[in-house]
Amino acid sequence: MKNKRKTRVTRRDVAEAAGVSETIVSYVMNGNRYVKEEKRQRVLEAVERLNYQPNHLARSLKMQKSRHLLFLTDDLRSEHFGDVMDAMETILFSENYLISLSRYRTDSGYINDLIARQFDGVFISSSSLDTDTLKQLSRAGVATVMVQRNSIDEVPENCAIINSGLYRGEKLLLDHLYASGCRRILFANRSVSDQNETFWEDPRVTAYEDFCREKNLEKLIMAPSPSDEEFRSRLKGCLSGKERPDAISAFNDRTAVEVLRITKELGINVPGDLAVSGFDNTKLSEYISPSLTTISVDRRDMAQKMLDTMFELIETGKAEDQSCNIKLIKRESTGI
Amino acid sequence: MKNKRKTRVTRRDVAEAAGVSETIVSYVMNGNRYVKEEKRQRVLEAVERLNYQPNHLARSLKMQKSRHLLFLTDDLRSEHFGDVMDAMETILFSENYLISLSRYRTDSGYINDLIARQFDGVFISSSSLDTDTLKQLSRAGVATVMVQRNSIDEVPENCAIINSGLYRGEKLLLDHLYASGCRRILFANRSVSDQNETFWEDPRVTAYEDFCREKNLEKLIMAPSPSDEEFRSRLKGCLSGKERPDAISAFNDRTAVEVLRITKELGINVPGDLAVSGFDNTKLSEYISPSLTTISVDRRDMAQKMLDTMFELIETGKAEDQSCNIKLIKRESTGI
DNA sequence: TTGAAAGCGATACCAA
DNA sequence: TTGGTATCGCTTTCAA
Repeated sequence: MKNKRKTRVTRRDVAEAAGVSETIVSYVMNGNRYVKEEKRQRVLEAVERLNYQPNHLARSLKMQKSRHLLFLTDDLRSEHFGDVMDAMETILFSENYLISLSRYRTDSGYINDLIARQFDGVFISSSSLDTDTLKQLSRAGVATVMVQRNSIDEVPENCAIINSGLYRGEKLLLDHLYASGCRRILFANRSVSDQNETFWEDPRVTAYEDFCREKNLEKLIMAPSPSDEEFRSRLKGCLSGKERPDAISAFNDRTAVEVLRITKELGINVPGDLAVSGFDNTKLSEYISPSLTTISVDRRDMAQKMLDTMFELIETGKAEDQSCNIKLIKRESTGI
Repeated sequence: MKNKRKTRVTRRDVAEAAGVSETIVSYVMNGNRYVKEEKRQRVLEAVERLNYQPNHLARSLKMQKSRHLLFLTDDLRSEHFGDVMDAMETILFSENYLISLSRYRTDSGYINDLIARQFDGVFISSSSLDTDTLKQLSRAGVATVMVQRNSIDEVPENCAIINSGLYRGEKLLLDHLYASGCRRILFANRSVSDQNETFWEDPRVTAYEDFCREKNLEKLIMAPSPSDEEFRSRLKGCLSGKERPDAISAFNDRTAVEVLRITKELGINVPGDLAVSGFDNTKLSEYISPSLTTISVDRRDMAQKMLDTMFELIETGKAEDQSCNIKLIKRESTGI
């Protein structure tokens, strides 16, 4: 009873209908061989009438090329991801590529499943990416473009990096805070549910540490909290203490917004008593009051670079690493 | 030089390495035939050593089943889409399915390209979905689950609908506004860039019209604006007029936020002089001031229903239509 | 110009 | 229990 796929029209059907050989149909479809005009017309007519579409699976199998990419990320729900995906999709569509997405999982069985799917390339934007995964993909001949890591020990064959500017961005923020007179700057890490992640390698933290060293400031780092509650209570602790910070550089906008909430509860004036900065330039950062100073990554630019790099990798097996355009967005939360 | 795919390990390699026939390898991999324990071990060992993964493309071609779904939507960037995708991905992962995404395009050539990719099923969440597309997919035997439309003239074979509750949601909002004493309620449609869309079929508008008829209220509908600027100027017109509305039910949160901005500019007090409601329960609606009364759709629930329906469609070719859970979220913008 | 035939990498029937 | 073989639908070489 399952007639689901019985309706599928194949090249054979077209050949029959047009009274030509199957090969001719392929030639006409691909336009790579000269076919006598009359036959070509018969084929085209049959294609139209039967609504024939060459089976992409069969073609991919034969060609060893699927025109299918995969985007792996920690957070499918972020504005950032959505914007990048959106920009990529537009380009990919015009290039006849398809893109799938999945949450990144550190599990070698999972990576093998992915390899089995025969993607031409994989994007990975994750803070918990490990070298083994990269090697695994490289060994399987899958082009891999990584985003968001500043550097990696050894970049395998068939692999390239897009530097998303986390390090540079954090530096811009800190410079700005410093220039505004802040000297006790707290770096507030986020609250997290997923304990897989290797936070301390985050370039933002590195940038913060480097900055403190340079300017000879005291390092005030709030470690990642296991829960929102924990985060709130820790932060309240920091802000109620004697020597409280005069600025908080938050891990991202989401975290910064939490900070703002708590300052409101505690009656601390922002930016009067405390400057606050975020990271990501989410919509929220613009609409919240006080509006949030933050770093914006040019997401279209990033998407473009990710794809350029990917295509180059697929073509040639090699590609230069790239860096994304970022911008400091000054708003109310750090004093005009 | 392109050794990209030379590294690919096939069943043949495993068979050779294990000293068995290719068929045996398949039997071991699929566990669907008894194989002498000793051979099985040899095969497993070879699989491990060579890091063999059955080629999913070949398998799909043979099985006429790709375990690959597609999500088509108007807006890849919305919070709603991200959340639904996220929830779906978790379930799909455990079922060994893959999902791709693409912006919905009304172009029969595009749909044909999609059909060529041999998806087992397609989700469509678009306000501009037309019956022809549906027929096309149905004819090709692709299971199709539609979201967001209240109803459609004729639902083809192999197709089901998830009612996202737009109509019910708008009614809840209007009831709430009415109960708060509002009698001149303006429905403010959004500003749009994509002129493809068939706005007037939006269930929110229908709900609004029905409501006005029921309560015998004057219909005040602001048509979709071609640009943000146009939207702002039209709205200012409405709010500066003599008989200005006492409530605005906006198309969605994004639109409502624009409304709030303009009220601020004009010095109109919300909710004192004017009640405002949104739709979607975005993060913004919670954090903005005044916080926004809105409708929340349970996105996990929606994802679950979409998948249940899809799987049933794929299995049996039929599935019941379903409705999503929605909730009225009362916040400051409509008075406490 | 054309078409038969050899794959691409799997599944599963049918004999042995 | 096993393995040869036909098949899934397509691309492309090679000979006619």
